[in-house]
Amino acid sequence: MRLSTRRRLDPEVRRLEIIEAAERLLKAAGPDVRVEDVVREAGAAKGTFYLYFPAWDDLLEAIRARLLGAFDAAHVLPPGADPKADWPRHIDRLAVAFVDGVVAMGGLHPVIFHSDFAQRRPIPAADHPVSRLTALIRKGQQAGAFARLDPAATGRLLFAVMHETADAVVEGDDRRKALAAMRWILGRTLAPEAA
Amino acid sequence: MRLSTRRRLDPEVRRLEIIEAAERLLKAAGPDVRVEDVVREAGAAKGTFYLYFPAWDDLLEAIRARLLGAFDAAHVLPPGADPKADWPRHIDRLAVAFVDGVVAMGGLHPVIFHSDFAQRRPIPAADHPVSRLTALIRKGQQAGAFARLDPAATGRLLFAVMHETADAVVEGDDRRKALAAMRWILGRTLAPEAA
Amino acid sequence: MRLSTRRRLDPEVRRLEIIEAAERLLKAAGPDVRVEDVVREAGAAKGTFYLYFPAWDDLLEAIRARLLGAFDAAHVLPPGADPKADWPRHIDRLAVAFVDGVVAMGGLHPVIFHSDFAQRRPIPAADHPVSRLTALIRKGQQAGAFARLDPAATGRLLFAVMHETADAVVEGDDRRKALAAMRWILGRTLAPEAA
Amino acid sequence: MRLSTRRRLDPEVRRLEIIEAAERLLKAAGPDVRVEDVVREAGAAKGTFYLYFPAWDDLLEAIRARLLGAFDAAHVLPPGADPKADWPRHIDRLAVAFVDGVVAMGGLHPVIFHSDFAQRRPIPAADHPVSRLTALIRKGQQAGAFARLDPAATGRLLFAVMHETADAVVEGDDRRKALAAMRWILGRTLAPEAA
DNA sequence: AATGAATGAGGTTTCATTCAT
DNA sequence: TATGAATGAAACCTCATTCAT
Repeated sequence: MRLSTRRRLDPEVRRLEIIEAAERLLKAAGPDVRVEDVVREAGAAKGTFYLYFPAWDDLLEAIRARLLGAFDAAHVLPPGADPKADWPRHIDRLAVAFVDGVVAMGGLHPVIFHSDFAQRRPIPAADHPVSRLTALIRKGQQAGAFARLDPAATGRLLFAVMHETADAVVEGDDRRKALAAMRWILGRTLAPEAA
Repeated sequence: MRLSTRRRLDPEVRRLEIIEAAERLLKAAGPDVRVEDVVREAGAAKGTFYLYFPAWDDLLEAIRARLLGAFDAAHVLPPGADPKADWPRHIDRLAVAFVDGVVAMGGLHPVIFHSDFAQRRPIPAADHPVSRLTALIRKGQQAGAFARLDPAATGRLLFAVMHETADAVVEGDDRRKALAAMRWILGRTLAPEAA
Repeated sequence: MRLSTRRRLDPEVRRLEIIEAAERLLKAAGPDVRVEDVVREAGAAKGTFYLYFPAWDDLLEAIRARLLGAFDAAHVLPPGADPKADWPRHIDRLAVAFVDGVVAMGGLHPVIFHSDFAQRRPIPAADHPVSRLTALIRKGQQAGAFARLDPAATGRLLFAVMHETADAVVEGDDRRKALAAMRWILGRTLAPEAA
Repeated sequence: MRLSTRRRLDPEVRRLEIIEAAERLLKAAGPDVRVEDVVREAGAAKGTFYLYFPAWDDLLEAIRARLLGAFDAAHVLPPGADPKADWPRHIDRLAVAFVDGVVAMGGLHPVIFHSDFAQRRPIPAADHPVSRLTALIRKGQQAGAFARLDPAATGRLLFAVMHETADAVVEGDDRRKALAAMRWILGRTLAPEAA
């Protein structure tokens, strides 16, 4: 079966090949992907998989880390608490980027974020995108641009709004309408108390 | 042989016994419950299970339908679009009831609403509690008590807020703070435009 | 593959069929028998095996219990401590029967009594054939027919002599010579102190 | 890259390092030691193992040879068949040394002498410690110190007695009692026929 | 001589579902 | 309608051994 000969790769490279093979398959076929499929796609043997990932869930964790890392890298927080900065705009950018990021993930998203795996291996708080949103809210508050609400609790709920928006778009809801509803909630929630 | 031990029951009764046995186990033990456990708890034989439920997922669907039905039954919409009715209050009651309902479900909730099953068998739109929230928003709007936002799109997102609030409480977040954040979002989002 | 249809058997019968199939294969092929082989030989499916034996070692335990049970059944201890009974003769019968029993076991014997399994799952003291030999020695002592040695410690070592004799015969040593050597040791060891 | 870390050793030295690493691990952890563990302990790479030992069993053979060699070296036979020599004493020394040697081996002993390996690769007759015991018996007979029994057959069985004594001590039996029982058997068995 | 990534056959085990009774 | 023994497809994982470097 194996046509080519044994490929000896740098571990980093091989690891990445496996991850990317899995991403490809999960994106296309959703949750019914098995170790066997991944190694076939990656051109590796079954044992090689377990050399890099002690268990299937560890692969999913690696994929999740990559996704979250990419999201983090793409959205650097504005440094200070500049009162003149357009804080609502920052929030909006973050939200839209998140939605579009999720949509681009295709079948990968439910597997990583809505499956039993997500229950078994919750995202470590530090890596969770909520922390980014919460930080942004906090900064905007310091700049006087947002209402004086509880950033952690509210951040979590607003992140849920973003996530649900993404799910809605993935399921075929009208993107424009979904984004509008999301923006309305974010805007109204964060708007500072009237003087 | 020992036909006598076969309990011949009214099918409805037998069906309910199985459902309730499953609810008990899932509430306590979460996702690791197997058909075998359920029938043992229900005092039935394995084959009997499949007489009532073509597949495991059908049992989960039945459980979900019961839960959603109970929620619906508990929260009858106020009939007309009475302008003098306290519409924010109605929303709040719905939300808090939902949160507490989810918390009371224990391990049942993730299995029914966050597992692979939830992906495989999405809730039919008509049964979805969102529709209830959406209807409430719509009525409140007609009464002039709410802003003129898109009820379907916004209802879905606000329902996600309620759901996330519940998850937060289940995970151990401070109930008071979580509810406060939820109320803030609901209130700010729905409040009518200032004259 | 499976030609005949699903065979529904009484659990006791099915269990025995599996045990006997395993005995047949182990006797013939020694230690390289796998679950897969056993179920094929027994005309059962793989899952059926695990219905009866949680693990491979449990099958071996069952086989061992059968062997030990058969040995016990075949050799009832003489009831009292009759001084006129021919005690050396009883010992001799036990020993020869044991040797011949082991030889008849063929490839079964090393697997059950000399493999890693034997280490992982030592024979419970109560079931061990040593206890039979020890009891016999004790009775003979009471009858004044044997020397006043430590029955437990000596019994264990004399049983090892019996076992080694059996191994020797299995390996092709001359049965007559091996038995003679065994008898010499047993006789000399147990003979009462000269008056 | 990093050729420098390759330790180029005298083959004999390297081979011994691997053997001793394995002995250390087997002594401590018994049968669950893997090639990987051994090479880690020896500071070598996996492939290096197979440069010195075609298969795992060959390592075990090498260990066994070392053990048997050490035993042989420690117990030189008295040269002639001196009638005045204390032959029973020689036997006793051999036996006690053997027992204590086995006890000192710890987890090494079952792996080398009671595992599947012992079946797959029986000890070559020439290297077997039985031959030493047999030779001693033979010499004692020539000196008239022992009974006129079959040295080969009896030697094998008496060696089994020694071995079982060691096992008993390893398993926690009282050393004094076990040795006493062993001595009794050896003494009675070998004692010359009364004139 | 040395390395260590790669292999893949093998083994154990699980459990939803089927079906003979 | 009820039973529960039987099924078998997967899934998971291990580790001795190989071989490209």
